[in-house]
Amino acid sequence: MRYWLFKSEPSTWSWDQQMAKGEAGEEWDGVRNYQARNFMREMAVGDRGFFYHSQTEKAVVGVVEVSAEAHPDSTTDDERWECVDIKAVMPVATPVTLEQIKADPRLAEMVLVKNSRLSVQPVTEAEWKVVCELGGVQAE
DNA sequence: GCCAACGTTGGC
DNA sequence: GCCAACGTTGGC
Repeated sequence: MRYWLFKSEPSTWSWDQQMAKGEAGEEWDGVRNYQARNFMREMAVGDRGFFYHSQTEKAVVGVVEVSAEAHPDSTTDDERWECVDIKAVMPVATPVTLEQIKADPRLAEMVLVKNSRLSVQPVTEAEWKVVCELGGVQAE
């Protein structure tokens, strides 16, 4: 299994909205960046990801699971853009802030720190465990 | 609200 | 194929 991070502005699509979708999940649409799209093409059903709120909150607030592999993005006719579906798994008990992530030497290499603008990012297993630990998440 | 970083576009 | 110009994102 691989790990990822999905970034969203809460004013556009928030963790609360994602949770409200429940098991049905939701398309992670609107991505118009090749790097982010390529990562989504690599995802497999069952992969786990963090849900990160940018802008106002700047924190990892939830854990999601990929529920459908990459498929055409329904919000555009441009066939270049694809997206996966994700569903909420559980909230992060204590949201892990960008500040905490930057302060932890074990997370210094996270893409979130290195390239904050990328909206879909890979997370290593080691990083996954550290963030789960900081957030009080049972990392299965 | 500003600005730096980055990605994309289009002219040559 | 290069590079300048432009638009967007996100942290501060």
